[in-house]
Amino acid sequence: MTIRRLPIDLSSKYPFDLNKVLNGTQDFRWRKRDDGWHCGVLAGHHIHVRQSGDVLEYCSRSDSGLNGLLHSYFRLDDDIDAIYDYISSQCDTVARLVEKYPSHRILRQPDRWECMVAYICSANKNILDIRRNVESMACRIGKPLELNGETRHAFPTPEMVLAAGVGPLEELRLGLNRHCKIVKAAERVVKDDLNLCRLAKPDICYGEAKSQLMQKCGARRKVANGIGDKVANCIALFSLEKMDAFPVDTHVREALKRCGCSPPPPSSETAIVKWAQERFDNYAGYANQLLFKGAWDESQQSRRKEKGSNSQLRLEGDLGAGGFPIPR
DNA sequence: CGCCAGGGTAGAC
DNA sequence: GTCTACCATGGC
Repeated sequence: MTIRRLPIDLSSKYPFDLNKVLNGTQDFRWRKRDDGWHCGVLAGHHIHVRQSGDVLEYCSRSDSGLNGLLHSYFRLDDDIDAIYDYISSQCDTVARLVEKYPSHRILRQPDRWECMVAYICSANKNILDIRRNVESMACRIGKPLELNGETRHAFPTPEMVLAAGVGPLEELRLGLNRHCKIVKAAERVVKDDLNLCRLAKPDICYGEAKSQLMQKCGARRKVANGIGDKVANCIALFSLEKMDAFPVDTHVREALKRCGCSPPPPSSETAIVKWAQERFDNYAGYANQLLFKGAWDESQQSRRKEKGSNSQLRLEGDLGAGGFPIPR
């Protein structure tokens, strides 16, 4: 398989670092192998990527190069210097986090439907569980994609999910009635009740995208749609191009509590988002991900302490080849 | 067996 | 609109 090359600019104060970017907390489908290659599935392409200095090397079965897709995915079009300098100037805590995680990035996920489903799954789960859930859905319903002797699966389209019905999803034990919520979401998308592509357009603002995502369909629905404030913000930030989105979860709350510059707790989700958007403007999402990353790392650290030194949670370096979730 | 997980929801003000 | 209590399910 030919290896293709995508040159990247490393002249920034905040240089791109693939190992840091694919840390597995935004897009749940990357696995790092011991030989340094990252294996993932991106918009229906099984891809292997690694970084060699100022070049991204990758291979896939696609005839056309995927330079454009990867460029967009890694948001190489963002002016990261301007963004990080700006949010650093707005908050000391964020400034420290920028220093600590200069290579942190937000990914522009091309499969908006997959992103939505992944975050519907995410409620009340840890990241390992979410990875398992998404992978098992792909294995069960998605199309197999072979590359260099490895097989992964494309994430199933909403049409495929509907065709399969609730049965297969139920067997996957996604928990908390998720199978119903996912089928419900698939119906909304297929009926064009929810048009993710349109929501991603620049003339749709954060607030409108969020409220449409959270919109309940039909008066007396049997199943709630499973998209609340936090999940809607994640979808908006990671795949709908709303860089001012600000997902508020337990980790971000904790980070803001200790930050000192946030509104005094308890604060409502809307109050926090408003505060963040006033402070960080269109880059609230970047500040958010740094706050999340910092607090999440700390929580993992303290957990590691409690359990002793040999934790099996190796998400920092990501899961190795043996760490593939075993879908049932 | 107990604990925890990047919350969602209905119901009350 | 804001806050509260309750809710649920797997995995380790």
